[in-house]
Amino acid sequence: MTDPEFDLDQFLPYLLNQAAEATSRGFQPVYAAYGMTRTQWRVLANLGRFGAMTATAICAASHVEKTKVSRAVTALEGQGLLQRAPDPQDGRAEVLRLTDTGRAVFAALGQEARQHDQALRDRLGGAAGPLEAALRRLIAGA
Amino acid sequence: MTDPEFDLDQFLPYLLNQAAEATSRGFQPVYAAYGMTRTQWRVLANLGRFGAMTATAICAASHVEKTKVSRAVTALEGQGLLQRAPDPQDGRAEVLRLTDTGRAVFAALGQEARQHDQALRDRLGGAAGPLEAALRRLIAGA
DNA sequence: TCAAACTGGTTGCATTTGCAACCAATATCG
DNA sequence: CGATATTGGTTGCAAATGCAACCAGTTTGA
Repeated sequence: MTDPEFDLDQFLPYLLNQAAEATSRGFQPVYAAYGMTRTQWRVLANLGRFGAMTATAICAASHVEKTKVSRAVTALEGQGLLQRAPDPQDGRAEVLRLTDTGRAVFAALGQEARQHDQALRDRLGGAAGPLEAALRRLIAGA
Repeated sequence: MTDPEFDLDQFLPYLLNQAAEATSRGFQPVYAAYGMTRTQWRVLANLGRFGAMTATAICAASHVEKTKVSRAVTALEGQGLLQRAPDPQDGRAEVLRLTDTGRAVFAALGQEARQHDQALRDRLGGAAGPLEAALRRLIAGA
């Protein structure tokens, strides 16, 4: 007996991508209004939440490639949203920190992000919790 | 009272992206071994499942941009995995169809995809069903 | 029947990405 | 110590993407 045909529409990675695309796209205009790309927004969000940290720390925390972070940092610095300072502990590393402007932008975007997120959760009703748990398991298990 | 700080780590679009990345990346080497990109694999999968169809139909079915599909089709044709034929109904459209080679590749990849998917579902246990349902809701509601 | 609006598909160009190679500073270890 | 491997971070280059402009057929409607 032959296996049933493969159906892309039941392939979890595909569904995850679709859902990620669909939900992310809705928020894009928000950070795009600040001239930011998705990666930049993520870096900003990490710095906003964790305060001063090094680029590698951001990589580790957000699972983003070094090079992406590097370029995002350059861009954010150019926009005056963050500052670099030499790391006293390690001559190679730089400590990144949001400027006042950066913090203000983070506050504004964070606010909108929370609303966006809440809207999604409302749409999901009780399914939001289990969804989150499942996602975390997939992320961890990778 | 001030709102609690925004935590990227509880932002659904972010979690969805992470999970999508994590699960997709695991499968990438498989189609990469055939010299394919993700979009190419998706187009192949659609044609494999639905048989002959037009490029716009693929766009509609898989929520992929025209231009991405267009280029993927060119590439797949170059690799001898699909053929184009004029659409008798509409002079502008082309009917796409997998070649024998294309079908063979689809069979092989589909096989591996199913295994990959099964591994993910095993890891999720009972959470797989609800996850899928939630994802579909997010995709539809977008 | 013929111009205007529309649709299937491709192309150009500027941006974003991934990967590997690359500096410079730090650890490691004989 | 000094050579070697590691690690923080950047850069170059070759794809992959998004968007808008673009052809060529098709529909609409006066």
